[in-house]
Amino acid sequence: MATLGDLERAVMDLLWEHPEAITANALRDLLSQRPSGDGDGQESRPLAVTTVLTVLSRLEKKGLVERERSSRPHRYRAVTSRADHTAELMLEVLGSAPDREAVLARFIGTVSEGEAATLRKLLGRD
Amino acid sequence: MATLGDLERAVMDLLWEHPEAITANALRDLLSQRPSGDGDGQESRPLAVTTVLTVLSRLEKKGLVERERSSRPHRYRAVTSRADHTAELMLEVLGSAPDREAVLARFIGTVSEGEAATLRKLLGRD
DNA sequence: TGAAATTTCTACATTATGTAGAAGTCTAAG
DNA sequence: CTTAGACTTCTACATAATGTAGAAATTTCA
Repeated sequence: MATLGDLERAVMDLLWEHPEAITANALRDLLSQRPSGDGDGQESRPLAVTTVLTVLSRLEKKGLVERERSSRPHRYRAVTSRADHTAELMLEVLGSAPDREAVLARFIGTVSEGEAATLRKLLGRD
Repeated sequence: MATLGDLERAVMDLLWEHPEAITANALRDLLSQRPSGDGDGQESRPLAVTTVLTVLSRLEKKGLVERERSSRPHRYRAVTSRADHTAELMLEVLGSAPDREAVLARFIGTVSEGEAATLRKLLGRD
């Protein structure tokens, strides 16, 4: 239930950047600006608004997006912050492992020194 | 590139449990035993060996499985340990976040006290 | 040398996602 | 109140991933 498609991802990224709920049209405009990921300079296609709406509906069904049906052009916002979402995903991945500690060991071995420091601080010394 | 299907997952779980490389037939037998996840007591269908072979080929293409072509009934083994694989997945998820530290904070807030202790040990006190 | 075992090819069903036109609904101007 | 234009919902199709396995090709061993 975790993975998002490219477009879904792009939409979520925009919603995460936006504190305010925004309309599908606004999203479409923002999407048409940002480079489509791959290095190709292709300025690419402006998506149809219905496309954005479809994606938003799917994200809503997945519980990642919430919409204000009150205001007329509906406005959408992310339900959780990106950090929360990412952390949840990580936990989901970790959760299915019977050997959590071993996983954490490998994991820790890879984070940068600065992040390690952050982690130490977060864990406290108790 | 991360997510595995249910059957692929089941096969990987078996390979991870097995230190030795094993044959597709052996895998099929092991698969037919274990309960198919959902609570339904349905003893279910023994998979065709070709099905297992297909899945193994796909996993090989994904770089998760390696096969010994030398021995006649080919034998398969997982390329990495489950812990390594899981840790990689976690890093993959984390990597795409521009706000890694925030994610780590959320993440740390969720692990058990025992695990937190393990993490402290792993991080050292430097 | 063949029959049995094994592997590779090919194929089909289902689901997720990208994409958007068609059709229905609502709002605001007149 | 009426209706054109904006907005939303339905419906639909293409592509890719995955589950599933028969058919065909290949290998082995009796």
